[in-house]
Amino acid sequence: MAKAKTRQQECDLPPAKLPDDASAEALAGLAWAIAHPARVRIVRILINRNACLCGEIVAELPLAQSTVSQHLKILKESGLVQGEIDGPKVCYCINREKLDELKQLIVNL
Amino acid sequence: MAKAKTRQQECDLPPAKLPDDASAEALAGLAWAIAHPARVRIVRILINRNACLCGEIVAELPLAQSTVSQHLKILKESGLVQGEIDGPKVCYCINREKLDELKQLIVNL
DNA sequence: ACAATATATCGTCGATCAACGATAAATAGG
DNA sequence: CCTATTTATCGTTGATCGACGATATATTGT
Repeated sequence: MAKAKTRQQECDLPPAKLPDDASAEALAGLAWAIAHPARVRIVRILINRNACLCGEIVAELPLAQSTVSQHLKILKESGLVQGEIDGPKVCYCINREKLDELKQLIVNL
Repeated sequence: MAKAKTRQQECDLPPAKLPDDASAEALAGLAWAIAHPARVRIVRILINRNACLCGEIVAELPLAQSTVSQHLKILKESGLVQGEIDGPKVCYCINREKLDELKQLIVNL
């Protein structure tokens, strides 16, 4: 929720608000989303399968279901992953646009 | 650690050590290095100037010198940045190979 | 040797992460 | 309605982050 704004205080000294700032925050946010091996693996699973239930991801990782759910929440907050409710299940998939945005930000570093 | 052994535990014969594992850790580590706006900005400064003293970086960021030094340490540990001692100063520069490695890992996601 | 400069390190503090088990919430099916 | 299934959330615990000021370290120049 309050992830994007707690990155830095930003209270003082706004003399020069470079365009870098927003871009740096965007890249840092997306990088942070995949800054954990479990989340990298989740992203890869979703890329390869195009869609996946939470339970399938849990089955592929050596983590508790609640932990995986936490990682999925983080990935959703970053925008890299979308979850579509389908009955009692949730179908997760990659947000290709966000993924491309991440790739662009990295390549243009 | 404790993977639930439901009805299909037969599937753990030779999946063995997926290349994903090491790769996921590598990507997560590099992503984490730039998972902070200040570090993204430092990396960008070093890319643009090709080399830079710590003091110059401090001058461009709204952070204390000790904090910048900490971020530089993290970037050095990731391998993305190298520091060359030059008298009482330290000349920082980007490690292009590591940067390319990061780009490859992202693009090949 | 001494002073000045440039970085690194230390110690601290509040905030956040990562992991888990337990439990709640939502829905499909009998 | 009740139950089973699937996922999310809560509460806790230990570890780490991010920030700072103060201090230590290293080197240059006088």
